[in-house]
Amino acid sequence: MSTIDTLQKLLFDLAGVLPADTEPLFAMTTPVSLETNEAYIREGENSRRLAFIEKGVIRAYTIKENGDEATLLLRWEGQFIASHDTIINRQPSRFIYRALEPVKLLQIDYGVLEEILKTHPEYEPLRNFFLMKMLAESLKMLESFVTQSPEERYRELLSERFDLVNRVPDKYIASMLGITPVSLSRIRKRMYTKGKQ
Amino acid sequence: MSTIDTLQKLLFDLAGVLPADTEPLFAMTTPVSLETNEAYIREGENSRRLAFIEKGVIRAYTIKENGDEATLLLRWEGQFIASHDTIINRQPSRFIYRALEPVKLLQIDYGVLEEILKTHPEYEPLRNFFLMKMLAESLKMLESFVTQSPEERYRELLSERFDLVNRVPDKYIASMLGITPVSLSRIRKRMYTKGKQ
DNA sequence: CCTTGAAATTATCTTTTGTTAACGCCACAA
DNA sequence: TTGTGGCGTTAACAAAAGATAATTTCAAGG
Repeated sequence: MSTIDTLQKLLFDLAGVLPADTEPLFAMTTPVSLETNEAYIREGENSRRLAFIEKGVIRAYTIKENGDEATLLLRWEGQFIASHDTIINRQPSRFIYRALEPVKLLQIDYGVLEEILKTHPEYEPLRNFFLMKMLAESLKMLESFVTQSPEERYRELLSERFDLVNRVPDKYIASMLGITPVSLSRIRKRMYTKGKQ
Repeated sequence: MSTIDTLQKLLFDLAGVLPADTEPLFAMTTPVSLETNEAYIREGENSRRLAFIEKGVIRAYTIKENGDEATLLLRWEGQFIASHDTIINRQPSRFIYRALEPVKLLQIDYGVLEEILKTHPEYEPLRNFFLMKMLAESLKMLESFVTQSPEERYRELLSERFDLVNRVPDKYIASMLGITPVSLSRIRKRMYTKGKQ
């Protein structure tokens, strides 16, 4: 199933919009391909990009004051990715979005989407869907930080997203868990030697 | 300015809706008062409550497997509070929402709001506003967990929300920072003795 | 005024993480 | 084949956090 098919089905399920009636929306979307390690959005950029990931993994990260990188989140196929600083706060992006693998996206500018929604309110449920999905995911990650230890967060990530953990270098996983790569390595050792898996 | 005035102004600023045209919306809202320590939403509850806080502080927390509480977030006047498990995921709330002070809310059921939005799409920007605001806040907290140490998160909380820190018992602040009350006490001591404030 | 209980601090000890550096592994290119 | 550089692991030590318990503080109720 193509990306547009997927999104058309989503729009039909959410709002009963027939695929034939989605032309005004998809006419304004652009397919984008990224090579491994290519930046999708750079720090300081003002583009208000919203995209649906067809294939590949994207990492959103920021550069800390001391120069180290901190990974905020990873997104992969079937998910939306959005430059939240520019879309929500209308400020230059403090984050960098970079492909960890070859990536295929279907992209729309958020400003353009807003214009379309003015004349086509029947697409509105799609916006709410992606906002709610991102909110749910953010709150889930936040919950894991206040309820779980780094080791528990890693175990959960392994059980829920084993495929992802195996596709992404450990140092980015560690950073997303809020710890250093050294510490993640120790956690792995504890898990696999003490057999408490 | 009353709560309804505040929200009417917000709706006008966001969408140009005149206060006189907001009656269908506010007719479905209910003022709610909570005493100190009163639960607004209990664990397992299915009500899809969305509220604007006029006065007071509400704490959202969950009970961990070991019986300890973990505070996910605090909300105070001028913010929205929502039972996110029930609204987004349509599952019984895993969180408890409890007043830390006497609280005044203006409440609407999310299902009712959705019905109103079907016939009054002009209110739609209000829903987007609260979703985006909650998303921005969640991402900001998430960012602090991957970029900052507990001490740095506490310092930032002090500088940005000093009033809040002084209104809320330390143990809840600690839990929201992802650490124990003992550890927060040590952080405070480090800060005020080593003078590195 | 005294009692009570919850919250915060302090102390002690254990565990985990951070920091820095060294080492081995491996893909990739010269 | 031989570097080369990035990544993960390991080591050694310092710093911070967790667990538990004792102590202090303080506000509320009797």
